[in-house]
Amino acid sequence: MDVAKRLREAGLRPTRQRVALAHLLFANGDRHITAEALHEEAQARKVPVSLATVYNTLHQFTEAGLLREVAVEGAKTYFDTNTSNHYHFFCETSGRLMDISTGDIRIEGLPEAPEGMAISRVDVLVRLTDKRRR
Amino acid sequence: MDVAKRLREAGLRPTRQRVALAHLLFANGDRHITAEALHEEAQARKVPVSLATVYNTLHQFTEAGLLREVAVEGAKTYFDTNTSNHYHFFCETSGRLMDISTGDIRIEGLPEAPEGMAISRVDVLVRLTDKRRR
DNA sequence: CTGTGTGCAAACTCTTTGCATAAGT
DNA sequence: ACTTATGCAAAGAGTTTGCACACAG
Repeated sequence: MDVAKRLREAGLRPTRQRVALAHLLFANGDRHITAEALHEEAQARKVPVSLATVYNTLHQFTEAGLLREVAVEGAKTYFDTNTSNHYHFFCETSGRLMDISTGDIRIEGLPEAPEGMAISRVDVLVRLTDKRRR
Repeated sequence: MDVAKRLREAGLRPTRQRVALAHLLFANGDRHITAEALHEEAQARKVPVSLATVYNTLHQFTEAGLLREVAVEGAKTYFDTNTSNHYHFFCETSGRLMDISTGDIRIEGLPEAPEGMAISRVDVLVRLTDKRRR
């Protein structure tokens, strides 16, 4: 599906910047990226976008359901182009995030949400460290 | 066990501030707290500690194995006084973090760590939202 | 045209750091 | 005394915001 159409369907006007960013994000399969990294990538490809716009765009995409935010500690926010229900590996050495296909993993015995609350999502983060590092 | 002794055993000199903070942290069962919240609490109890010292202390305690950091999205870092292996509820409405006892929950089919990597920890965060809020 | 999006720079939040002073042993 | 910790204020990182200009429909 073409990007402009996809944006329009999400209720977002397909501006140059949004189209360009959507391209970078969705062209090559699933990605996990920070705002800063995406901004640099855009610059490298000679797409003029300001960092502020990258942030705005990422949040708009997230609200529109095109992206998903992944919580890892540390200041940075990661955005995941795979919005389906799945979990992650996080390499603490490199800061890289990788998908774990949901098929493999299963959580048993999840407790009820407390009174008046509903479970909105379950995040699983498997932290990895490089073996040779202490 | 008294706090001063516990700190000494962790290799930390039991200074006024560290003892006072340790007291606030460990006196009333398991807690999940941010640096800022702990700082405010200390002020409220007339314990003079600077925010910088609170941060330093929390990190020193974490390195010493007395605390554990919990990754939730957003800028804030939460510290958990329960260092055993367990998971969390996170209420997105209030920002409150609660323990889930590990006994209840079980993860099946966890994939192998990629080549050269070792799993250091598995974090599970069950996100909750208030039912009446959308 | 008309309204929405963008860019810039400044503001903000949370966290860390450098260095002189104070406290622990 | 000698060493380590603390406090302050300033710096840093990541993110957000306000407002004038630009662009899509």
